[in-house]
Amino acid sequence: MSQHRHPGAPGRAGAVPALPDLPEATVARLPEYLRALHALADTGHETVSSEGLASAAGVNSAKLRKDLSHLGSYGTRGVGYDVTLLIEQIESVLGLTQCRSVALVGVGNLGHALAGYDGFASRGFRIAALLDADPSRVGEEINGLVVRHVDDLPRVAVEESISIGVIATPAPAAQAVADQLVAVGVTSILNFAPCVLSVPEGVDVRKVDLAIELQILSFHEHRKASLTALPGGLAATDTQEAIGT
Amino acid sequence: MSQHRHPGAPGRAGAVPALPDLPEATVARLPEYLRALHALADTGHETVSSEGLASAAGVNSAKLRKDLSHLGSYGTRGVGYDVTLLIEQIESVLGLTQCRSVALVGVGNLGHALAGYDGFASRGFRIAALLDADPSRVGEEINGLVVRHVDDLPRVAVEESISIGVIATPAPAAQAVADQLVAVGVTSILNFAPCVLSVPEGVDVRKVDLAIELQILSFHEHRKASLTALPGGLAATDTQEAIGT
DNA sequence: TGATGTGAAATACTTCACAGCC
DNA sequence: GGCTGTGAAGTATTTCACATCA
Repeated sequence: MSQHRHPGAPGRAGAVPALPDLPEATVARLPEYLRALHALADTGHETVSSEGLASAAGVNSAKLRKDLSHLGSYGTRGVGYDVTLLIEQIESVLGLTQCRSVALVGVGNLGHALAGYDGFASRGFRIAALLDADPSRVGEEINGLVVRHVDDLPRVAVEESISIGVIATPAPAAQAVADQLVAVGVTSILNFAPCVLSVPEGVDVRKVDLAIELQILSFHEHRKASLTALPGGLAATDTQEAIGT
Repeated sequence: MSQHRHPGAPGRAGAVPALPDLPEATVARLPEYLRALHALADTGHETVSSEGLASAAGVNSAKLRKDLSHLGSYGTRGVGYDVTLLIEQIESVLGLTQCRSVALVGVGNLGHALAGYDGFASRGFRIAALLDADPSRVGEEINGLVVRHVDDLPRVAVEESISIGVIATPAPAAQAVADQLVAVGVTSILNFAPCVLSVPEGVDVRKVDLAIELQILSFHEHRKASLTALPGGLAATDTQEAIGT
């Protein structure tokens, strides 16, 4: 899934938390575990078994245990995991103990929706700035934030100590915006524009493309249709899938 | 990435296109190739090498060739791939030769944005119905479509021959909506609500959770910060990553 | 006893490297 | 000569199955 591979944290034996070198696939699932754990905590659960948490997160329990074992996480044999403790562990590994500031570039249709999405704030992200290249949009107030011109980025980045950039512009503008983000020191970008971004080493880009998701569903739909059309075909044997990343 | 595995199309030797049994990872990349191919076609390219297409799609060329070889696709050695032909092949495999109708449930913040997103129409999907459970939203017109009550789903599904359901409701409502979609025969669901859906076998669910993407970026950001903080640490060696699906 | 943590096996995916064809 | 298609090698991930421990 990813061309990622981080070298293990070198030397310094014994000191500090020591950032375990997690498999990408595990990292991609931790947020889901976290969400499930918060839901459990909200309903008064103090401990949970790997089986219970796994089903709440939509994975199988062996995978969950293996994932958590990478954190060096302590469950209690015969009992399960302490919900509060596990939340703290995962948040610490994901770097969510500090609130991260996000700059959102492009306040069109999708940008508006993202600016108003409360799922960010509730998970420790603060949309700290809205930017757009279109002068007619600059000055507009959305959700208590005033849209600024994208050329203000250098100032904004410093003022708000931006940690993550989100690109919600049309595809043709996306690369230029990415370049601007990189220029002001942003090293993590979430890209909603349907195009490939080229960025220097050390910058992480994740891409979300809504149309791609539909096309993947279309493939399975297409296949199911042709299978059931076959006379001898047994019924489809699919089970739920999720986006892995 | 997926608990998916389809049995190979049985018997019927010799007949029809014969749906090759593609690896999930390949399926997830085909839409990206398709996008890149359309861009190439728009700029007048008639053929493209695996190297050229790969870089336009953000993957390496060996992976691209392997992926295309699964389609049984014909490139020409020494030349490359015929752009138009390859577009047709991929569209046919993904089942995009017919326009698919989408029902979007939940017209809050995100739902509004999705309803207005033109990336769907341009890739062969038609938002055929908008639904919401909130009576105060029913009747509202968005982008030329009137919002209907979610209880109208059975009628709507038949009238518009809905092929894919998109859930953009708050998490607590999502499971009920999924059940309603399944009840009217929808077998492909794209879920934007931050929760796990349980659905019967044969129904495909893909999930997009914007907060999860940010949390994954947060992890890498966190790690980069602690690596550069270490005195002896070599510079980070990341390269771009993308969502796999 | 009952659930975690984990080697080892199985599977999936990626990359290499080159034969084969245009 | 250049580029595709692909076996084989290498990696990553998932799953199994059970030793281990509260």
